[in-house]
Amino acid sequence: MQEQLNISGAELAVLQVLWENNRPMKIQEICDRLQNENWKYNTVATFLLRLEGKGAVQSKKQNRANYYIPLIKEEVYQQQQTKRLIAKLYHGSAKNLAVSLFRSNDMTAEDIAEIKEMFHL
Amino acid sequence: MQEQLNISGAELAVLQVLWENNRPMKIQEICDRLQNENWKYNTVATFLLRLEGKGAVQSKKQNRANYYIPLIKEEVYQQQQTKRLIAKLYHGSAKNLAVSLFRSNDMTAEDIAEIKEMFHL
DNA sequence: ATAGAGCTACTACAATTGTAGTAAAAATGA
DNA sequence: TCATTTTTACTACAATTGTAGTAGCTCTAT
Repeated sequence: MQEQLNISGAELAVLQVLWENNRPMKIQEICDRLQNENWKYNTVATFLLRLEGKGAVQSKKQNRANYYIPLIKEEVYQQQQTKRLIAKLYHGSAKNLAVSLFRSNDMTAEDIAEIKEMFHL
Repeated sequence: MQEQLNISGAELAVLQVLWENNRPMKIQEICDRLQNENWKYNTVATFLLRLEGKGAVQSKKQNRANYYIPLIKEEVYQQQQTKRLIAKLYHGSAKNLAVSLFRSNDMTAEDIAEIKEMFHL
């Protein structure tokens, strides 16, 4: 288990582009995938530098450009953050979160059926 | 539905004391419940001021002391933050989070049995 | 009345985060 | 070769967050 990384909201958005595309990407490419955020090139570059400083991504220089890849896997980070949420907001009880999820009506009947089948409930 | 509050980690710890005790509390009392955090009186006072600025708590002066009460309910905040986690890390799918929870082995067989019964699964 | 205790109000300061600007090197096109 | 474009490296700056310190007011006990 990797040690807990502290990734900020903006940094996470950048990291997610890397996760989604699953290949080394240069800053300009990442920028293009982040049009909704409307960040300047240098803004994205800063986030990548910070992510690298935190050990969340790695860069390799190809010709003149830096290509970035994630060093942490999406699933691992999901689990880490979910655990953190449970610890901080659900008194450490994963069950509490599960109950809250089922109560929240954010899942359709099909979602639930699917889960039942997946886990033989 | 209340608008999204942005509460920091330390502020949340303070807010939780108010949730747990369920009555107006003065700073010193809150401090006493936060011994594990080992914060100075004034540190806690600052967090309460900030929480009040954000509209998360309200203070009433009784004699010379301020008594604080939460303005947001724990359940509401839990749901808000859970939704935020789902949006940011689970591609907006509550089901994905649920699946991840069942996979994580953070729930015992009894937990799961209990959930099945609660929701007639 | 006065000295300490309790409590608030205000101020402080470094680290992190959001958001870039500028300088400089390297490639490219005319 | 010389201006333009790409791309990086470095710097900047305000807002938020963690973590208090100080000054000053009001009780209370002498």
